[in-house]
Amino acid sequence: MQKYTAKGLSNIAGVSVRTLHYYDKIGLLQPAIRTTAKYRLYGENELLKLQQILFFKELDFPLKEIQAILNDPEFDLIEALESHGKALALKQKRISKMLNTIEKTMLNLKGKKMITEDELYDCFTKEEATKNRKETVEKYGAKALEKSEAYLKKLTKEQLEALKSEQKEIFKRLFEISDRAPVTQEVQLEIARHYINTRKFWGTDGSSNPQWRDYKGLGALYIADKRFTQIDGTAQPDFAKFLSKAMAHFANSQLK
Amino acid sequence: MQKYTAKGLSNIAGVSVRTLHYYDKIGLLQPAIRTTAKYRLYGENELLKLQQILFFKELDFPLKEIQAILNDPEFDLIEALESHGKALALKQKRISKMLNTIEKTMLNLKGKKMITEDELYDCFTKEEATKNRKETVEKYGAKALEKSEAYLKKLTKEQLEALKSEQKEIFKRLFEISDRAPVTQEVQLEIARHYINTRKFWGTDGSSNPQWRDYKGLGALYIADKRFTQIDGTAQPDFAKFLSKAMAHFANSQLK
DNA sequence: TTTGACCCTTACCTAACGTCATACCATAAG
DNA sequence: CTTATGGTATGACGTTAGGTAAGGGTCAAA
Repeated sequence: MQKYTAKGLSNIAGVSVRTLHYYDKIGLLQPAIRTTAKYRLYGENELLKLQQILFFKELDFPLKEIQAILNDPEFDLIEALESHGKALALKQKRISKMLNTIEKTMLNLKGKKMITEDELYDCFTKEEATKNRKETVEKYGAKALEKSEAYLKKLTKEQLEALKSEQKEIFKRLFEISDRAPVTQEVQLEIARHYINTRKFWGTDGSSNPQWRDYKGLGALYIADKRFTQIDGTAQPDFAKFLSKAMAHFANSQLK
Repeated sequence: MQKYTAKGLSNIAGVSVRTLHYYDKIGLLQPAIRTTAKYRLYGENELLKLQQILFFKELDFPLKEIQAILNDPEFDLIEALESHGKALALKQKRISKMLNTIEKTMLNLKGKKMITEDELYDCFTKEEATKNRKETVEKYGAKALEKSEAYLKKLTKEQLEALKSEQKEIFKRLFEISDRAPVTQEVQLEIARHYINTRKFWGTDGSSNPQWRDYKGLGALYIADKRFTQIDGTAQPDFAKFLSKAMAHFANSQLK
């Protein structure tokens, strides 16, 4: 039977001797035998167990939980993995938020200010903007609008300009064909392009699935803020409505 | 001048009194004055400083670094934020990997095995499969194929079936119109649908941008593995080529 | 027998506080 | 004036997962 000394096992498994001492002390991994000189000797079983320990450690499980998992074979591993996964997902979300804040702060420091509420609606009078928002909220719900605005406010002015110019062409093509049928295939294709284009600016928040609800919300915002749907400098309220409708249609068609 | 007791400040800032004691001890935030009974009294300046501390703490900065930042106004904050952001991004990536492993493990435990290399090509003889792979690699490069295969192997058999059946319709529609023009608008629309549909199964790895190269690689895989482009049970090699071409065209058209 | 590599235990150190334990202070009610 | 209540202070220990010595024993080869 193969026997490993502390150093031997530590070399194979890539952990420090101190770690083995520690695992021994807390009862997570005890050596197969102790020599008369109190040397620790590990066998194949211990190597195997150590590797399992390291697997869970990779997943950031605390040692106590690993102990529970390995000691009790009736332990509900699936549930443990599931809840641990949820915790990790939350952590990821938190980090996303932090990254967002860091970026915002850096841009602030660099003098590239974020878009403010006022600037978002600066092409309207206060009353017009308020009216627009109210209408939008009534039709599409408060959450959709909020999400869209939050999304836009995360952008810098430069990013906003880039977004607008990138989508200007798409909008123009859409505008030209917007009077034909309610939603032709041509329109659908352009909307698909628009969706994909928009996604590039969507913040990643851990969930990778397309957020169709948000996309519909963006359409609502187009109605509320006609600045985005200006064609060659003049507002096109009907086009905004058309666009929003087409976006909603597209989103719905993608929801199976 | 406003003065706050320890509890008062802790209430306003939402931290524990113990935290204030600790910050005092490590010299991060000392009270403005101490009464004869050694009570800590904080002023407005301290409240302000505490709020700055909490801002950086939110971003997971260690207290020592916060101390350095706040003590030395010449501290290169931008760089600090940048490097901290990078560290956070790395953390996020690690978590993504962990989540992936967890998911894989859970599926394994549930008995839904991953797809093996063999199963991926099980509708061909070994020689055919090898020939297909070779051809594909020659035409599209090894990386594209590897990535696509890795992507498919991450799926369970059930997920693969779901993917196939979800896309069957799209494929059928595409097949019907595949003989018309090289790439009509109709085709483009279906490809856009296909792309969006595929994205749902793409693993999230932190980078949220569409991976057009991978998408082209998937097209290459369709040529290599004709199982995916069977229409009503019979292989359609020409269709696979058409589809791959259309996908590449679509991807290229999206790359600005 | 010496040397060098390995082994042991004990104990202090890390970050950012939470949680007692013990004793002191302040204010209002009885 | 005393007491009840509640705020305050310091000090010490616990937490995670080991790192880093310190001081001393063991083993194999030269």
